[in-house]
Amino acid sequence: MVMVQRQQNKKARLSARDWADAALAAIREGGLAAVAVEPLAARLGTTKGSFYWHFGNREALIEAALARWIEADTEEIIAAVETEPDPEQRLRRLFTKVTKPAVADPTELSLLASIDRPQVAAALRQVTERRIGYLAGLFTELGFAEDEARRRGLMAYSFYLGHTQLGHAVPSVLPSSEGFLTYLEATMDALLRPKS
Amino acid sequence: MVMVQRQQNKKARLSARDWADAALAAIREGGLAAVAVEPLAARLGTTKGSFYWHFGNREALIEAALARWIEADTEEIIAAVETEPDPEQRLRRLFTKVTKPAVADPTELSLLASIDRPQVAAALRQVTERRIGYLAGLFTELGFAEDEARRRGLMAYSFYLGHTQLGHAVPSVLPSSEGFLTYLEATMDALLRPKS
DNA sequence: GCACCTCCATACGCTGGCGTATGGAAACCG
DNA sequence: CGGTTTCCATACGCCAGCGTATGGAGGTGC
Repeated sequence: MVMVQRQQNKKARLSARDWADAALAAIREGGLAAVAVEPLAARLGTTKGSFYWHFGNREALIEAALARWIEADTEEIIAAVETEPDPEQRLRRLFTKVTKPAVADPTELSLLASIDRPQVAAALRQVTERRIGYLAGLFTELGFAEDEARRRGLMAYSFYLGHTQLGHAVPSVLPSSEGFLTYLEATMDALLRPKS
Repeated sequence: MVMVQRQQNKKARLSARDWADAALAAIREGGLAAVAVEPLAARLGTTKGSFYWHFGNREALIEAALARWIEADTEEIIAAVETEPDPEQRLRRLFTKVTKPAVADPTELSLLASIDRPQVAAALRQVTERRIGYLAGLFTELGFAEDEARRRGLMAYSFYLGHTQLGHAVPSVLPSSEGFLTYLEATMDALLRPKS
């Protein structure tokens, strides 16, 4: 009864990693709920048979996708910014580098909606602590005392998160691209100005 | 074949509003995906029969829940704060009043994950513009020029959003309750200090 | 060139949720 | 107190997605 398979000229065998990438893309586009085996299989031009060969079940796929996200989405950025010697310039570069893509990438927000899953909570915790820690370190380098540096790091990161959230929810309220630099500058000023 | 119904001593007939409230609660707890007719019916101690009498379908229920959210979650707060005459105090009271409950209520974040639905997008747009507009007005009252007031309103609201997002994702990074007031004060200072 | 191992296609059963149909209970109204 | 209207319970069909079973195609080694 089995028909001729692989009528496609693309015969490409798939790896577990291919599935994980596809799952990550699905999260980005439709949230965790979009990580569904059969739709992904269709999109990859294959069938569930392939999936259940590489993974035990859907949970394992989610786990793999999260692992790839953690690896790709924080360390690379920090490393790229570390080339700048002056800490104040580093902070500015970090924000200019990071604000726009984040607005275009709903992955983190999608994950946030599934924070009840322990795997997701762990992933978010890891990247969040890393980022805030890095920011706090920057403010320390800039001469702020420990506590104050931590506070400012938190402010900065909260601002970043809120900004990207706005970018997704109601982008029209954000400054237009001409006004955007002014806006970012004003924010940096507020964050960097010494205590009164 | 129909068995004795309403074996419960609670015979309570339900209204459309009861269903909408239940749906809103479901959104808060499990996101839009949790707005499912049969589970809600079970939770209300009734059956789908009731639901499909009050609503045409699931979409209509979601719409009703959103309407209730909009009404209850922005105007009331603003009205409550408006009693304070001094704008700077008003801003501080607004933030102290609003930061903690928001951290405990994932509704807005849950909705954000379903921004692709036009009804959700419209609801979020409405409350967001209202809030930012109100904040910008505050900064205008405080003597900032139009553009600067708008920028500061945005900063303030972004900070607020980011803060509540952190509260959900990784609450442990937020200042402990003793340090919290200091943190809030430092943030207010940063937002209120005049341009250099 | 055959035996084996990798990878995948298909079919199947199962669950959960949507929407419909229909009849029956409870309240209301005269 | 009988008829009507309002509200709900049950049963039904349907669909999407998960996980399983099974066998078959293609590459690989010898």
